[in-house]
Amino acid sequence: MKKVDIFKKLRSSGLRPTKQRVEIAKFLFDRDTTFHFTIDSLENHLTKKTTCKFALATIYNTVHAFKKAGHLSEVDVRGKKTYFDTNITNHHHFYDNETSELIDIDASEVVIQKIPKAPNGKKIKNVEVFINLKN
Amino acid sequence: MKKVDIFKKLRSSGLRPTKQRVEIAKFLFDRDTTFHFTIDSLENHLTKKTTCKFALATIYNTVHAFKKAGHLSEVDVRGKKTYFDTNITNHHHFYDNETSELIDIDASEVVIQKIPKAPNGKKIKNVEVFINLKN
DNA sequence: TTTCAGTTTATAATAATTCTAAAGTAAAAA
DNA sequence: TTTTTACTTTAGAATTATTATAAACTGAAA
Repeated sequence: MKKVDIFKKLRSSGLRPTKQRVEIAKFLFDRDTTFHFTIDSLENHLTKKTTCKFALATIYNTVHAFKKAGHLSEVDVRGKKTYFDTNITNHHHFYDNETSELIDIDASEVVIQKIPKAPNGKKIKNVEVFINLKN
Repeated sequence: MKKVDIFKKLRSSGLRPTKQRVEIAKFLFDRDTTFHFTIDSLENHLTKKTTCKFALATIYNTVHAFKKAGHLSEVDVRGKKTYFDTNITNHHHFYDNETSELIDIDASEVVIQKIPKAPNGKKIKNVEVFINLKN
């Protein structure tokens, strides 16, 4: 992924490329593998590894703008914090309870043979498989 | 389910049968079908439909004791509130985003044909299938 | 450059949950 | 029984994650 993509992500999210936003976008999208994070872990990284200041609200706003634009997805994890994922394709997750870590599972690695049909007038939007891990 | 079971649930959770706890246990376990709730929805019911007073902390404490004893399970749902389920068997869920409602899916209704193996030294604890619904 | 819409920031507000310490109550001991 | 002891409830404070606010700031267009 090249740096120029970062500005594309920002623009397509309706965000001007400010110092803060560029740092956030760089950290989230300028990488090869997908990445899972919470606002908290993201803030930790940003304050430690960059020179500029970040208000929490800026991080929340930027992450939500990326999510709204479809550049990030949200993962359901038990607990208080919200997890985000740079992998926006349809996929599944391992969750390691010991380390609170999420690991992506490619959609092709899970095959579901039988599934109930949606109740009454509803339709199935998507199916998420969540595999809890233990030691 | 008979009333006597309620006291067994309380005892096996290490809880003395106080007024409040009996009301909570009665509401949660004295029913035929499984039941999904949040602390909030449970409190609403209790204050409306019973005569005794409930401190929020009591509801939290009691529900957590039941969960710890294995009489309730917790369901991962996106959002701030924690959902609990009186169905403690291994099963899955529909989630209706419009109504924020959970619907149980019996384990037998979902058949998974292929699943990745757990990473490194980890083992699979359980597999949860979560089906998001739309209109 | 000036202007202006969009940004960042610190702080306050909100919401769910947990903690605390005092007052109350169930059950064991006498 | 009564007394005692250990467990409970309660109101309110504390905590944690998140969202809202309003003033100061800044990037980009005129």
